[in-house]
Formats: sequence, C-alpha cells, structure tokens
Amino acid sequence: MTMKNTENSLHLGEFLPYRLSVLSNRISRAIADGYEEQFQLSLPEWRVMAVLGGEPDLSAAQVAERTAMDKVAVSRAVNKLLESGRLERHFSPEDKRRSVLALSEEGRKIYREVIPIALGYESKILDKLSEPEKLALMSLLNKLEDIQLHTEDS
Amino acid sequence: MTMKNTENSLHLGEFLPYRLSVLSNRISRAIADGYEEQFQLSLPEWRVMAVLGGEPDLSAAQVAERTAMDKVAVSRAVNKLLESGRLERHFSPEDKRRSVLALSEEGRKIYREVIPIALGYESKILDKLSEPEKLALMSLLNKLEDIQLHTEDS
DNA sequence: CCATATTAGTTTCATTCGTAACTAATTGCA
DNA sequence: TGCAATTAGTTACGAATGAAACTAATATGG
Repeated sequence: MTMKNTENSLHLGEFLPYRLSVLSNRISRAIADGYEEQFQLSLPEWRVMAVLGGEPDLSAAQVAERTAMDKVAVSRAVNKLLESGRLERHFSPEDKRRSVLALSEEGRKIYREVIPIALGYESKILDKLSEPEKLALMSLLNKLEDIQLHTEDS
Repeated sequence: MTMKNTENSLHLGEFLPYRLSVLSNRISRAIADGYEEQFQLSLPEWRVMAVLGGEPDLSAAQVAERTAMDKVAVSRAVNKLLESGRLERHFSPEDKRRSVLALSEEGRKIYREVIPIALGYESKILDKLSEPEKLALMSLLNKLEDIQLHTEDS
C-alpha cells in the first residue's frame, strides 16, 4: 500500500528526449547523406540555401531566425557558400552592416536539385503514416514546439 | 488542368526532419542545462551513466549499442567518468579485452540525483499532453523508429 | 601449433561547433 | 554635434566530434 512505484531508474530507450534525439539524428544523417557528397554541401549550408531559395534577399540575422541556427553558424555557412559561388551578397545601402543574401544562378540550380531529395525523404516517412496519423503528428509537433521548458521568471 | 501543384520550394519551418531536429535539440539542451553545470557532466557521459545505472556490468560495446553512441564516444565518456571516479572498470577474466563497467558509489549517488531532473523535464513535456495524445505520440515514435530510410539492397 | 583474421577498445588528426571577444556601422540621447 | 549603447557580422579559441589508423587479445583454420 505504501509502496511507491516510482521506479528509481531510467530506461533510456523509453525516455522521450532520448528517442527524439536518436530519431532526429538518424533522419538528418540519412538526408544529408543524400546531398553532402554529391553536392559538397554541409547541413548548415543546405539550411541557409533552403531558406534563401524560398525567400531571397534576407540578411544573415533573418536567416538565423528562420533556420534556428546561431549567427556564427550562419556566418560560416554563408562564407563557404560565397566561396563556392552559390550565394551572392550585397549590403544594404541604408545600413552598410546588414547583408542582403540571395542564391546565385548556380545556387538556384543546386537548390532545385536538392529539394526533391529532401522532400523525397520526408515523403518516405510521411507515406508510412495514415492520414489521421499525419494529422496527429503535426498537431503533436505544434504542441511540443510551444512548450516552455525554462519558465522564464524575468 | 495540366498544372502540377508541386511547389518547387521548401519551407523549412514545415519540413518534418527540420522540425524534429530543432525540437530535439531544444529539449536536449534544456535538460543538459539542468545537470551539466551542477554535476560537471556532459551529455555523452550522462548517457553512459543512465544506461549503467539501470543495467550494470555492461561492456563498452554494449553501452554503445544501448545508447546509439559510437564506440569512440563511449570510450571518451568512460575515460572521463573513470577520472572523475564515477565509474569502475574491470576486465572480463575470460576475455581481457572486454571491459565490465559499473557506476561507483559516487556514480550511483549522482545517478540518483540526476534521474529526477531528467524525468522532470520529460514530465514537463508529457504533462502538457492528454492521455490520448501521449498514446498517439508513443505509437508515432514506434512507427517512425521502424522506418527504413536506406532500403538496403544487399 | 603458427599465421592470419577478427574483435574490443584507444589514440590521432582534421573538422566542426559554441562561446566570448572583437570590429564596424548605426542609434540614441545629452 | 558627439559620445555611450546597441546591432550586424566576423574572428579566435578551446572543446566536442567523427573517421581512420592503431594496439592488444582472442578466434580460426591450415
């Protein structure tokens, strides 16, 4: 009666954060394998390209926002993409600090080639789910993304 | 009539693999913040401890299996844990290559302290979900974990 | 038995990554 | 104006990571 069933141990394989991490790494790795070698493109570089392909003329800070990367990672990815000629950078005339980034012709070409690879993997996953399951997944993701883990008390 | 609605761009924010990655990183980071500084414990070290706390006397290779870490990462984490006196290592008498790892008394003490922190974060998440949503989440994870992204044809 | 192959785990090295410090441009307000 | 505070982006540096080479122990097969 007084026994608590709080088992004082943790089975990693059932631990939600761990499962998410393993799953997400596995998927990212699989997708990256699909373009890294073929296009000499790292994951952060692809993220930058993915954003600019859909919405050109963003600043580095805006790219960072939209990709959830930090500004250093963006800076590095942008510089590599400039070197490889996949990106063009101008600076805003109103504010000479702010960059204005867009894919070059070459960058757009690669973008168009990689998109189907990335979306293909997503489909490979989503196709295994029924329609109600897909809805449930989207709804769960929306909910999980909203959760505040740090109760800011400021 | 002949128009395909295959939009030839990708909105990262709606792209499943990307969402999973952002979500998972955010959660792992939040949890790690809860113990890293306080216990001077890195995420890989904690993963090793978490496994050995529930199932002692594993070899490094077995730890690698159960944590989905690679053997180099395990080796490094094990060595740090040995240095900090949280782990004890013996070698199997039958096979002197194979290590036999277990938490030390000190290690078990920390394990017991960190467990509630880790589980606390998990609860913080799961408590936001209704009972049916939790079931849906578990079922979706089971399904997603089963998906073969690489159709091995060997 | 001995030579070779395999396995457990470690070390090395080159790359990646994150934090903090920094530079340059702009803003704000005294 | 003019000087401190803020903002955009870069650089520097130490720690984390991954792939490949390496060491030591064991298994295998002629």
